[in-house]
Amino acid sequence: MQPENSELYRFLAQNGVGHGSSYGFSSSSYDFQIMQSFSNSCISETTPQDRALAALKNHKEAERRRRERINSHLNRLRSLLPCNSKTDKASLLAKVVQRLRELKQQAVEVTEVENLPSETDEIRVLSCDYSSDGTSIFKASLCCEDRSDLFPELIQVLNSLHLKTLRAEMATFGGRIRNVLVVAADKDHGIESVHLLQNALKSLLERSDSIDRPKRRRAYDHNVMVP
Amino acid sequence: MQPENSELYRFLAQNGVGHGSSYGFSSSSYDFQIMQSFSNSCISETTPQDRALAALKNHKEAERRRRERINSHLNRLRSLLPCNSKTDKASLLAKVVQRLRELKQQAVEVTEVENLPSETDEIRVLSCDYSSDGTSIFKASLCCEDRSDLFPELIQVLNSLHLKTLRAEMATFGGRIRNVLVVAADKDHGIESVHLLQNALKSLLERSDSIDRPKRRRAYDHNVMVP
DNA sequence: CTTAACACGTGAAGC
DNA sequence: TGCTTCACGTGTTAA
Repeated sequence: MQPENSELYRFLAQNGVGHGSSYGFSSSSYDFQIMQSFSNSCISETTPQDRALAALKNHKEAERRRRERINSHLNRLRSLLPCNSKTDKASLLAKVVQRLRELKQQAVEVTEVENLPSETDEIRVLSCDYSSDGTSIFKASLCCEDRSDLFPELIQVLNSLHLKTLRAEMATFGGRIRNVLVVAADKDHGIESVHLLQNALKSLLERSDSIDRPKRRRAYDHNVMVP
Repeated sequence: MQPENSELYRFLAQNGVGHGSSYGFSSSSYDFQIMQSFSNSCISETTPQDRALAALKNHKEAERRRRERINSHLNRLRSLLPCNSKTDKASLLAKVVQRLRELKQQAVEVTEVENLPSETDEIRVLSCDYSSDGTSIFKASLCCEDRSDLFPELIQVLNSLHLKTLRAEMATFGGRIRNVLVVAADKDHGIESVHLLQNALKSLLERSDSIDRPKRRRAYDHNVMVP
């Protein structure tokens, strides 16, 4: 049963224009029928009640349009997030809040990664984006002594982890080298890919240390960033 | 007047428990009063009407909690976006949709910008992020013949536009150079800063062309990306 | 039978 | 005044 409980509607019901038992009526034609009956039962053409009833109808339809507008935006949000169509409004909005916070943090971190080689060895792996199709994008930055065989080994490491290289940067300065890699992980990778990549790069640098390099201060374990 | 229009409430009103004219009552104490009066007017302790009335009260409070949950998330979204607290729900959600689409597009574009110099001259300026405090971040990429005085001139251009350089990359290959710059604009800059930067870089490259370089195919106007 | 989620109509308040 | 937005209570439906 539709609410239809305003004073005006109750007055009409008392004057013979009852709901009856026809539940299948469309809302607009039903309202039209009400207004017609009301006009016929009065003498003057546009009574205050007439205008109030019209206003009530306008109000009702405006409110319906407002609801449709809000819900259409909510559905658009649903399509923009990795979630099915049956997540309820509150959970959907919670996911939107979380996603916006992630992206805002990423925007800061992406610009924070230094491009010049630093004095200390370091490895940074930060998760950069979770697309709605499940693939995730990492940005890895590593800094160490310059050596010619590093880049091929890096490629080998990425291939062994089934990571696709989207972009690679390299910068050398004062005998040091920094590599910045943007890699994409398949959807079957989880958040643990970050740590896998982190450990692979760490062993790569340790290997080069033990072979032909003097020991150097490292900062591996202080630069893991997993947002 | 609060709705309170269910069949149960109307039944109660007919049996002497009217609303009266006390509009300032709190909802919960009012409901409690109703239930007490109803129990007193009946003989048995827990009638079906009793349970129905309790269910109605539970339903009402559950609905209120649901509204609070949704609205709290909407307020969180309000604080995450550059908008005041008086934007209505529909407009707020529209902004959220727009912002999420921007960020999703950015994630693609950031990884799309090539790092190696290309054969054709080109300038790309893409708006990268709008923080909630009003500052915006641009990513500018320019590719041309390698020349030593380009970088100081670039810095000068950025200073003249009151843009703060967050990060700069440079790569040379085969006599060509590519510079990628991440710059931040103050909050008094608008979206037009993108075009200002675009034009400044364009004139910078044209100047170098006219001085000491042969004409070369350009692609300035095909690589402006303003999302 | 409860519980949760939704759409609806309605009164109130701001402009 | 009318128009818009909001919160509320309610009926309904699905798990």
